[in-house]
Amino acid sequence: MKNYDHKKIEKRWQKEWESKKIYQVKDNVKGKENFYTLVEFTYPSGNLHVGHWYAFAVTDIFARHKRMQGFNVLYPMGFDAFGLPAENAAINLGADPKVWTYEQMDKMRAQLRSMGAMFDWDREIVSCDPEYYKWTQWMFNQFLKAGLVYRDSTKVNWCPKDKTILANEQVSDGVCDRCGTEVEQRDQEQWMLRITKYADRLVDDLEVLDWPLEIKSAQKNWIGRSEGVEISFEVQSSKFKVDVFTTRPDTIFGATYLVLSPEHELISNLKAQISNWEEVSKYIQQTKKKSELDRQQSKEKTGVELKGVRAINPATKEEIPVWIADYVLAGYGTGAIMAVPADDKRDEEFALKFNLPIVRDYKKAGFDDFGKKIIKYKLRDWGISRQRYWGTPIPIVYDPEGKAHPVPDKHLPWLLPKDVDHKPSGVAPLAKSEELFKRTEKIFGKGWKPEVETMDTFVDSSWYFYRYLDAKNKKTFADLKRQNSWMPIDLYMGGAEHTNMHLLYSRFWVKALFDLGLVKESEAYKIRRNRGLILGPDGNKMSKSRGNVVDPDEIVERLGADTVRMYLAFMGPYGVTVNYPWDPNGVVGVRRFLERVWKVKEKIGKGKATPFLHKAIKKVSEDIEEYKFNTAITQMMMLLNEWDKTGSILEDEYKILLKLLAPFAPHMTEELWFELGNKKSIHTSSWPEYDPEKIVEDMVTMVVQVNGKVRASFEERKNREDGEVISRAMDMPEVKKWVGDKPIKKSIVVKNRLINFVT
RNA sequence: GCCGGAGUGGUGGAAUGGUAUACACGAACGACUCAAAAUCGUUUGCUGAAAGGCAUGGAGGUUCAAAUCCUCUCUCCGGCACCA
Repeated sequence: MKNYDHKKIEKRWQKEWESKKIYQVKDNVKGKENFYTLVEFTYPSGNLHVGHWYAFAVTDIFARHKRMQGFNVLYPMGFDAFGLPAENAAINLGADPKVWTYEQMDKMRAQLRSMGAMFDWDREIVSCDPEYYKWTQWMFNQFLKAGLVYRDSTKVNWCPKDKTILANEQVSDGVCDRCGTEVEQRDQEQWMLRITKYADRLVDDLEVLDWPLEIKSAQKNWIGRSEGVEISFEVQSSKFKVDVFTTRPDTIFGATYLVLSPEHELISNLKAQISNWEEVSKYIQQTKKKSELDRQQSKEKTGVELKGVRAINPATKEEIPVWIADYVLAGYGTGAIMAVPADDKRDEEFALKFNLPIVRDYKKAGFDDFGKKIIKYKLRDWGISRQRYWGTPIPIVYDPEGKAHPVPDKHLPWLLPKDVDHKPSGVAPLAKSEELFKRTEKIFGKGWKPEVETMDTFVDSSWYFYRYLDAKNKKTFADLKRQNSWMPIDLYMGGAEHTNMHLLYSRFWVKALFDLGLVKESEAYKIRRNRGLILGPDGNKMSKSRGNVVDPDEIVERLGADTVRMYLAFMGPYGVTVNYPWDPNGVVGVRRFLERVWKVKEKIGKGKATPFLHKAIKKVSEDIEEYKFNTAITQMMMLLNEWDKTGSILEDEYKILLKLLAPFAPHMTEELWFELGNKKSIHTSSWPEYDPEKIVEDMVTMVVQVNGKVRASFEERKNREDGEVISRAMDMPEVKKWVGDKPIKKSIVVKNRLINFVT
């Protein structure tokens, strides 16, 4: 018998599957129900790491299992190909972002094929392909018509030396990663999407989804719907008022001061009245250097009193001081709070530090005695503009008066120009494209100018799952018939890092499409499960700087794709946000198991049936359904351990093991399957069923406890009367010894499991 | 800081109110071998001569019974709106 040579086997079957197109998915197959399994498409970093394997190859186990269960399963793959790294490659290496990205994708396609996953490559999508972003732009136009798009300013990181906007990732400790210059917060006009219009639906529609509670809570908290009251505080000797938002209007009698965000408009309005203006403006300047995150994170509270400004507490009619502090954010509520130091921890801290009055016993007010009820959200509208090159161009042009117009659909895709200098120069890269400006004038007339912003890549990933259904359609983003065949997605498996932003943005996007009648569902993902990360062998996040990166290509070469897939599935339960370290020794154990499966084939003969087999089928099937691939594998290992004890095994039982193993180790099982004389792929065979009668046991082990401690056990027929098992247990010498002379106060019987005597 | 999650043997984990440590890794010893690797076998939570006692990050609680439920607390991980 030949040895298990993974290299030969894997390459051969990958070729064979591809030429036979066994993973090509039809939209409808008679007698089969469709099942859409989705994983987040990948950024083409050019190097497939263990994390990609964990995301795609382990989910492939589930998809293959569904397929063997008789579903018509779609499990597509594509590339989220716009984004910052290509632009950095352009700046640092002088590369063309497009050429660079397509090279990375070629490398990754080859690596992805080595997984042996059932991806249908005919449906591949690439978000930077004009045929894809044409529809991203088209949807933007639809949203514009529907009034979901507007222009507003938001804060961005600005490097005054490089004269460029920095991503949060490019800023560390408040300085620019490239040049070390202190980063400022600057206002930037941009195109916004009204996601806040959907805030209530985004919260309420969570109810019916089969999503883990923790994802629902995280989203609810991110949206942050809270019912409160807006209360006006008059400012002493001025015509101005300060509106504060509070969820605790009942505590207003205890409000002893107000705090405004340093950006609050009242500050400049009251400039003449503020006696310590120099101090105040210095504090405002300092705030500009801090990001929002920094402002919330800082443990030490800072702030400055607006001297000469006093407000009136409408409940107590008393004069109270007004402060500014950076922990109050301009973007939430009204950008001003009433402080109740007796009731709120943060307010108390602030009051103690700055010696502000604290009123301990105060009268409770009614909820809306002093203001009107109002609902506020933490969620902010979505700014999609980026002053970058490598993204979907925003299809907007400006007439000679400067008024914005959408690029008509017939001119889509509104192409990304090529004649761009990528060095940062203070303006958006597209502003330097002669081609883009000429094109605009040619189509729209003299004096017309193009928008030079591109879109946030979260836009591209908000609708990609529709394009898989109809990747080549030139008339629409996805034909409705095809949508009907597949949507909504049955399972969306993804990273926990996408819980708040990607999931929320795409939910919003789908709802907006739904309202426009373009899709038939208002929620795209029926089931969502998050997965954790694979850590380096040292238990830390894999990173080049730590030197703990595990290279999957090397392990696939040495031990095979089947081993890598299976080891990743064996590490722990899937679909929960737990991180597992890669153990270079552990992976060997799985390889050993596969070799034992390979060798045990020799024992096929006239053996006896294995009683454990049906239990194993049941457990493997149930565990896969719950994404517990680790315990499913354990069952197969236990079955093999059973077989080790017997001289020969039955061919039919061996075939069942191969089928159970097929989703995990698709190449090896296919090889063995054909060796047994089968003519059709194991992956087109059907999932084994267990015989319920064969898993019924008539004997059980009863555990005997005395005062909760295990003292004895005995074998007993199933379902005996409580009285019978109690008397049998009481006669046991161990029980007599531990009970002693004490009377038994209570005897508890857990059917077929345990007896506990309490003395 | 805020939101979400996780802590069980030397290691990954199993057990979701009822025998804590299944399955695997590692380690030790043995078989095979000139030898090594591979393979196979035995042992392996801690403590104790044994009987037994102790052990699921820590402290308390509920219960006949807690890794599992409750309260507080510590540590680590993910997210915090321009990384994807």
